[in-house]
Amino acid sequence: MRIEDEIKQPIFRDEYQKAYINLIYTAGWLQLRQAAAFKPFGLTLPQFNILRILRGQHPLPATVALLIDRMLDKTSNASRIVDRLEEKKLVTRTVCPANRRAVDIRITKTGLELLDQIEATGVLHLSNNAPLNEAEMRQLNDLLDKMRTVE
Amino acid sequence: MRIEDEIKQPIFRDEYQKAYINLIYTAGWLQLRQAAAFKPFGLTLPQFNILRILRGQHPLPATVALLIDRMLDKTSNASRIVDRLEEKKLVTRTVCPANRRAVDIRITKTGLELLDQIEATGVLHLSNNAPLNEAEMRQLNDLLDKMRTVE
DNA sequence: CGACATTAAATGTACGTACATATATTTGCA
DNA sequence: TGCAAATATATGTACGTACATTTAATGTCG
Repeated sequence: MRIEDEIKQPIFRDEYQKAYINLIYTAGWLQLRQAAAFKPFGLTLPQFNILRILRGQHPLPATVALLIDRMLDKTSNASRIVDRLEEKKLVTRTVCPANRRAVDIRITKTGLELLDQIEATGVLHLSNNAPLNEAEMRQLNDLLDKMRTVE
Repeated sequence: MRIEDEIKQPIFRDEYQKAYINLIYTAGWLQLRQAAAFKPFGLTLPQFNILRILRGQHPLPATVALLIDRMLDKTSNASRIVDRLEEKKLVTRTVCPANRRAVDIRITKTGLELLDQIEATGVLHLSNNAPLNEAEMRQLNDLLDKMRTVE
């Protein structure tokens, strides 16, 4: 469905405004679908992403600073997302012995198993029924990268 | 800057995953820029958008249902966003006489002036220094529309 | 060594989002 | 008419985001 019909606004000021709205709308649409997929497992999208970063480090620990560095959203509050993962016993937090200001965060066995379980459902393989082909996706990536080249 | 460098992840599983992350990242990037532009005026992005919808209706009122219908994010809580606009005297709320379940929301003179003031700064004319040309923006719109054609 | 800046994380606050539930009014229909 | 269903909005709760401030540990340099 075209963006005009999705948001019931037949006329845009210009193609830029339309692209802008289309981009925000499509990103929200994708995130809503992803969030719905994780909900049965009791995870939010940022919680899932942090778990994956931790698995990438495993068996080494990560610090909060490392998580922020790897996250898409730099301003999100990694501390509090880790709080929730800790409550669910999916990660552990221990003071880093080498630098007692820092905190070593590690994914637990339960956390690893949860990731396996989620991935076993094939939820993440959206690309299997992706409506864009390779060339189109490459084109989209180029356009998006270019869109951020301002100032 | 390419998305690989923005988020310090050199390798993606496939072009789809890359496009997905690029899309989310770019949308967030755009929204952060927009939000920063409204902050000096004490408005958030959804507050600004609702004010614009109300101006579009003016001098007729809008109901909460109409606002939700026109908003990008259907699940956001228009009631509470209107609360904040009302506190700032930018809108008024009166019970709709024709249907006492509904609420007539109207932009005030102060609200209209604030919109004028914001638009006078040229903040919204991003298209003037947009890095994509007409054809590229049309292409982007087509790709985004197509991306949402699943199921 | 000791004061001061820097760094790492946590906490506070305002707001928005997602979704469930509540309250009030109106509609439809037996 | 009267009562259940539908409609319009508001409220509650959990979570995330954006940004400022706090707390604790470490570095640095006179």
